[in-house]
Amino acid sequence: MTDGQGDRGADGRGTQVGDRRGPQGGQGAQGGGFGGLSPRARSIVAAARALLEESGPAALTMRALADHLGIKAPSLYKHFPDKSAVEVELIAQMLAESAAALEAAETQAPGSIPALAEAYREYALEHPHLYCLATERPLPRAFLPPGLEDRAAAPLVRACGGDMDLARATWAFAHGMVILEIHGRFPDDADLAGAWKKGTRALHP
Amino acid sequence: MTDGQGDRGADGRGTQVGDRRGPQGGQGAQGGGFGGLSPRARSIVAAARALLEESGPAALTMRALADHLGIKAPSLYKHFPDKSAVEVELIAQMLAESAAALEAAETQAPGSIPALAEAYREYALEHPHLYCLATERPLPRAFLPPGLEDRAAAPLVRACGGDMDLARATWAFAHGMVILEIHGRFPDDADLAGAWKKGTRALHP
DNA sequence: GGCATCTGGCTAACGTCGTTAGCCACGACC
DNA sequence: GGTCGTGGCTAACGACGTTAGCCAGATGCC
Repeated sequence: MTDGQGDRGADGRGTQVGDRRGPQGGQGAQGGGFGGLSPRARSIVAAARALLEESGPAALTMRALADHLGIKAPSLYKHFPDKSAVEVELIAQMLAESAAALEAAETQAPGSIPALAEAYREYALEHPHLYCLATERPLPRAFLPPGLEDRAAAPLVRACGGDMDLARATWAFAHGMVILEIHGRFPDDADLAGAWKKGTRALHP
Repeated sequence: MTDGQGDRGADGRGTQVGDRRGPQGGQGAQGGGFGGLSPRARSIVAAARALLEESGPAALTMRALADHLGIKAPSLYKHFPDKSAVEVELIAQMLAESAAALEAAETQAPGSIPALAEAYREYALEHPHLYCLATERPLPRAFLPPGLEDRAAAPLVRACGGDMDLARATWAFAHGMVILEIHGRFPDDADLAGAWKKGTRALHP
């Protein structure tokens, strides 16, 4: 009946090939090793992130973004083909940072699911708007650095001993807990620590 | 740092009291017992639902909605104060229908978590856009029929023997599985039935 | 029957959004 | 010293939610 697969509106458009680094193609002087973005493009992404994290997704408009950079909105299109290309960079940042957080937890307490869960929860709640942006739509996989998605998933998969069913169930549990908490779906007096403990212990006795 | 609590943009505004049934106040002739909406208002909600379910959230605009009803967009505001009031009705429908689905599953297999999980998943995947609408923002509790949220939660709470931590963990798992599947976050070849089984069995041995 | 009022349409318009077209200043390069 | 790419700009378009204000028909009351 429906397509059963989200929106296909802003992101996640189907077939596409080109790079996403502005209509003028190449990267700026000395390009830096950062995903191939020019310094100016990186400053735009930084401003976008600040805007998103401080004021939420509704505040992340092309005009507000340009304002924060002291330029006009159309100038942004010299650096990114459209708004979703900026968002893709934010999503990539979130993926990379959460991967780093999980890897750190893994290093400190190898194989510990509670440690991973705590790291996941902590990162998400520290960056709720970013977490939602990266999470509440199909992943724009075609525009993400190759391997990033796998890297973000790897620590959990390792902690599950390669049991993918268990890893997916655990991820779903953690994501559900986090996203429901971010959206205020639990009662104010709910003992979320208790629910986390119950869930992680049940999944990993 | 951030408000850590979603958007507060369209829905979930804070303090409010009035009814949500259009600027003219009362309900139409013979009002019908349905949430106090006039027949015309109900037809608007029905059209909104069709639009949402068939074409996704981006297609649910006031102009498109009016078009489907053969009227102009501003006329909608004779029946609802704003777009979010229409969405609230859709959210209430989703809550009521998923509650009914869970209650049916409960009747057929009392106390069975797998049966509840299957009913939950099936309902969500049959109405993915509606499920997202009702789920990916703070609940507009002030405008929902009293008791509806509790009714939707009750079957799971009963199946958990009143263990709220367990009920919340199970809900988070189920919601996570569903929402990640809707957004295409699992690999195409992932064995989701396996992940569901793993999760439900772990949480309810 | 006549009149007021309410209901539910309408057009026009506002401000915001993402985005495009087209212009131009500046610096690098040959 | 032209040429050209880079990265700004203004003006504008179409779509969005929403408001103001007008008006036809039905309803209710005398």
